[in-house]
Amino acid sequence: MKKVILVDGNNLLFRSYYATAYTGNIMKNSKGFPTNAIYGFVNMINKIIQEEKPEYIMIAFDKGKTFRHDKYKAYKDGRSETPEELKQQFPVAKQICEAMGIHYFEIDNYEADDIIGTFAKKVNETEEFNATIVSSDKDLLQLITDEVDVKLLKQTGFIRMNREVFQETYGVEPIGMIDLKALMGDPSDNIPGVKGIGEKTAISLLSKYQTLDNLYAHIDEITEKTKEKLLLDKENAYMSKDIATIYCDVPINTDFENIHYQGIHALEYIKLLEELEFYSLIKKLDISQDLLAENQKKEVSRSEVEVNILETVKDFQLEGDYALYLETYGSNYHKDKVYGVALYNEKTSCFIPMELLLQNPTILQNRKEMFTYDLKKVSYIFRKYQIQQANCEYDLMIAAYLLNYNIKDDISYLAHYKNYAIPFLEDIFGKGAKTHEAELAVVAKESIEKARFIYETKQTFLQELKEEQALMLFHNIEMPLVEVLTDMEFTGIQVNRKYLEDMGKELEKKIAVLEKEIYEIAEEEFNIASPKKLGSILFEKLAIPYPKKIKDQNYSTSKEILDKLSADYPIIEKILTYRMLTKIQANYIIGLINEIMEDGKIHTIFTQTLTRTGRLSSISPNLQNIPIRTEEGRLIRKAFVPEKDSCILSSDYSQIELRIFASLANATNLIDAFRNGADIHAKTASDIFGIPIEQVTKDMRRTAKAVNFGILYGISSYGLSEDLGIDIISAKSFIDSYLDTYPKIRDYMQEMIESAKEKGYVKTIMNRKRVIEELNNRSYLIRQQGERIALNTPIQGSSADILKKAMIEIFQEMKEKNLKSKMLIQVHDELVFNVLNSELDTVKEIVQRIMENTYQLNVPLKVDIETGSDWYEAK
DNA sequence: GCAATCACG
DNA sequence: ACGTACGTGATTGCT
Repeated sequence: MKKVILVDGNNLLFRSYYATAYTGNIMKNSKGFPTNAIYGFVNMINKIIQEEKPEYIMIAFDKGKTFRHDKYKAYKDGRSETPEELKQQFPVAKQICEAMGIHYFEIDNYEADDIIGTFAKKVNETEEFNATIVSSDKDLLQLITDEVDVKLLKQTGFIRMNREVFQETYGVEPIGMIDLKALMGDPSDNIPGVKGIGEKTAISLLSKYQTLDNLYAHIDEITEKTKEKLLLDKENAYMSKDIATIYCDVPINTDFENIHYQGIHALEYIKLLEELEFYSLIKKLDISQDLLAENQKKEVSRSEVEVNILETVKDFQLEGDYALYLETYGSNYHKDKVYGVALYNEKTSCFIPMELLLQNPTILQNRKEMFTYDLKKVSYIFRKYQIQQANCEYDLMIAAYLLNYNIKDDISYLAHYKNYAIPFLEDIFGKGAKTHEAELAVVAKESIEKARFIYETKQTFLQELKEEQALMLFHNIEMPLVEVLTDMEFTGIQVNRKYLEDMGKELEKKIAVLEKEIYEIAEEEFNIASPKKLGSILFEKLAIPYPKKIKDQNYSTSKEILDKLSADYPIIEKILTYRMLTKIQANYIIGLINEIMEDGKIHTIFTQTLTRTGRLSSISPNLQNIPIRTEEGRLIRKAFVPEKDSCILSSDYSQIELRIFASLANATNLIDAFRNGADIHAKTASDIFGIPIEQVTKDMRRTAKAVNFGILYGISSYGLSEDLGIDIISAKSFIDSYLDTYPKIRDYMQEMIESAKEKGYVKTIMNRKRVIEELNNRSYLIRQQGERIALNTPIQGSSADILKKAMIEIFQEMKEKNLKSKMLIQVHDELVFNVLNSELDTVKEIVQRIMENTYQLNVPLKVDIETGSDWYEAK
């Protein structure tokens, strides 16, 4: 038997569209053309081919008003209009079908169902074929026969409906579905049926009389009321039957040889995928790289780069500004192997292998300006290997980051946006467990291509930055910050390994004890770290009452839940302690020890182009989340120690986000409080509770503090109630009272949201922009999230702007004054330094002065400075 | 490779 | 009636 697949193309496209469109965030390519439905469509077709391995396949589409409309004006009335963004995707989907080597059919006045029915009929008439229909539409089930089944798509997966399964499910023959609909109607197609007869009655009637005709033939045997209904709506019943019947004689060539599947037309297919920017799908294709390369070359009509791998620097020429791209092998450039650098400008197109560069470390000295992608990486490596670096004031990675591109380490993604076909890193080096080294010749070529991309697009990106009024941010903040971060990463922070190891041993003992105690109470040994197992032990075996609604059949064992129970159940308290200690052990003892390099220091990497708000992040390891909130965790900080004759200095902004908020909102009441140096949470408590500040209790202050934080995040009464462990009504009243007390805050929040909705983005005080797509979402919840983002981003982002500016100025002044002290770590509102004892007063003064004065708000900025013999003591 | 958990501001 | 605070990174278990 030969397998034929009949696909309901309309159905697949609708499904794919609505599968993602409900988020309101419709996937588009860089030209703004919507692609979400096509993406799902292509994936589904691929999956079908993979699962069914068909010899014959076709895809059917609706076309025009159907003949059913002629028979029944109100057919499909009440359906909402097909969204424009979906309509546009149909023609492209059809092109894709052809490119995939799949014949598609659309016949004026017929629906996809009818075309599929016509093919199904043909299958029934032959001996050598059987067919599978693919759709999520149950209407098609009427076509099921011994030779035809339906792959009924569900939200995840599918059900294969054949005659047997159908009968079990519905109790009638598949063909009986039509008569069923004739009686009960179908609201989705606006088919009336017989008024007053629903599913139950319809099924019972048909199980007795099988068909509509037979039913009316025996109409007198039926109970009075039902009979009345049937007679009254007889015409409607037959009309309904008529339009519910899939028409199986569409004038169409059903010769199966026309739909013989012979595989994709690769070039055509890739070309379409490129237009759609489905790069992930291109990568998945199992076709030769040559073909791919040839196609890409043609597509961008860009000449091959000249590849000149230098073997000697004799006669090395490099005139004028140039782009430099440095390739490494691995994901941590502090340790990675370096292949070398590619250089590109109008006159140069070459690659200098690392060995050659090491032998001639001054070769780039006294050259003109260079342009880069990831300047920090270049600077770090040049400094590590003592290679002279030319001046650089343009880094593409940073430029693109400020322009709201999704920046990855791999420049190729960005290049593809701009129609430069550069192979992806994972295609060169593999990914996951399969990473492997690449040949120098391959690396040299792709590196030069990247350098060319940097060089040729510089003006475009600068122009874009100019249009966004982000040149100041680019030139005066982000670019100068690169040098500061390079220096911090390079300096690293001294770590006391012995201390960590000893602490680890202590923890191990405590953990072992707890483990034993937990097993005893549970009367069973199990993996405490497995939330699933833990949930079943706690809430099933031990029958501890679960304090919340159960979500997706899983018990959450989060801290939030367990905290509510810890007072009543010793095992819960032990589990919480166990969790805390194992976390410290895994993340901060083992994790940090693994990151100590040969020099006894930890060198983190600060990612400058990652966050949506402008903050930095820290990886390998993350030094921005070293414990502080619990004493057990905080002890980790004792392992971060100063160098010889030095101490650790920590300086942090006090309430910087709240100050920024007060300043942006021009909330006079709050601003005054800050100016007077008041305890801001106590002051807030006094205001919202309407009592003198002396009468504010600890609890009131705690409440006010939570409200202050909540405001920064775009508060909700539910969120606040969860945070404070109070009911939603009281939480709401706190918020109302806060906003009544500070009406300027309320106004500001409203204006902010309004402006964000109108413009589609928000900006920080230094013009850092964040586009917020969530604001136009059709889902209320996601729009609300967008509003919170709109409120929070200018605050978090402006705070990041200010600290970045301060970092640059501190760095420069310390350099000017030839100080040996070093900035080590930035933690969003805090800077950590290694300060020579002899320089302590000087550094303290510089840091405090600059941090407090680098940016003028309507409120003073206050900085607290502490020093100590380690990071723990500098608190 | 993703979800759950929890560390930080 | 719904589900619910902003921004991150690392580890672990599990499909």
